[in-house]
Amino acid sequence: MSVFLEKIASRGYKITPPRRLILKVMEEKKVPLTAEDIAREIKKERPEISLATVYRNLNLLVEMDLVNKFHGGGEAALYQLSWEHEHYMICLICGKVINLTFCPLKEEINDVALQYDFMIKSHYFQINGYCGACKQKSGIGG
Amino acid sequence: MSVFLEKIASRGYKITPPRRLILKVMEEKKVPLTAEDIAREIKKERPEISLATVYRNLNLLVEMDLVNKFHGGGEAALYQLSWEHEHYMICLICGKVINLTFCPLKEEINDVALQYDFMIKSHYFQINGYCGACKQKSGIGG
DNA sequence: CCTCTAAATGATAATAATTCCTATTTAGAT
DNA sequence: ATCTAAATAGGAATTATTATCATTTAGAGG
Ligand SMILES: [Mn+2]
Ligand SMILES: [Mn+2]
Ligand SMILES: [Zn+2]
Ligand SMILES: [Zn+2]
Repeated sequence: MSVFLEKIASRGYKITPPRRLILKVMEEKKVPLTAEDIAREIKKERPEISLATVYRNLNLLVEMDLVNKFHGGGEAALYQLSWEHEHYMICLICGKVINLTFCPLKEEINDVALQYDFMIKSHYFQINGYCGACKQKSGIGG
Repeated sequence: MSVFLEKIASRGYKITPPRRLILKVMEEKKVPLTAEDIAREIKKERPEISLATVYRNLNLLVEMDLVNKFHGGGEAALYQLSWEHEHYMICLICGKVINLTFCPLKEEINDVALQYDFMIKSHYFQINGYCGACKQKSGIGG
């Protein structure tokens, strides 16, 4: 059983077909997906699963910190498994996501935290811009 | 005339009462605001200005890179003037904000952007944690 | 295995955020 | 002062997300 399903079970939540499928889809596609993306994919196997169930479960997964929720170019939120501490660059036009292989937060921040007696619990970083393809299409100077 | 209005004019856009007021509100309140926040404030002086106009102009300002758009905890997008390129640490309990005197984004990011032919347009950064006072009150290990 | 029940779901209504539409107004160029 | 493209007001439409509620079901306990 996947580590995600185990965590769900260990917290007393039930392992249901929608939950299995949502996690399967997110594991297979590695990129951030909207709730609709996930619902569309799931419906290929189980058309009766409703979008509301996808939203409900994504919210649960976010609350359990198993999934990260953030916004790219579009209006709909993006969801991605939080295997690890990750950061992205996001194209404001096509929504393409480039995962960073390192944390772009300067270590210097720890000095400031110490100085103010501030305990850093989490950080969120979002880098917006234009991917190569969209730059060309829209004639933005590169 | 404010630097924002000048930029608007220099690009051939007209300087209108809604545009003046939107910028005035954003300059006065320094914190990120939703479109509704801005509309509500503006309506105190000019009740006839419509929410749609606020959205239209915020989109224009974002496109012109004069305003940053991002999402916080809630559903609605947040908007903030981008002239003061600033970052904060925010206490999750009392909301205290500590301004950083430097940008905590590693310069290394530029190498990655170059590598992927990605043009960085803006970045949003939030550091959450507990301030000294709240740490003590709630007995969180420091 | 059965039974039972709280948890979860599906279908759909409701809400909230944002964009679209169109008749009317207006900023600013001439 | 005149003119016109740009901008606006007001409201409808569209999306994203959440709420409601009748029905189903996962999994605990016998
Ligand atoms: Mn990081
Ligand atoms: Mn910065
Ligand atoms: Zn792109
Ligand atoms: Zn605090």
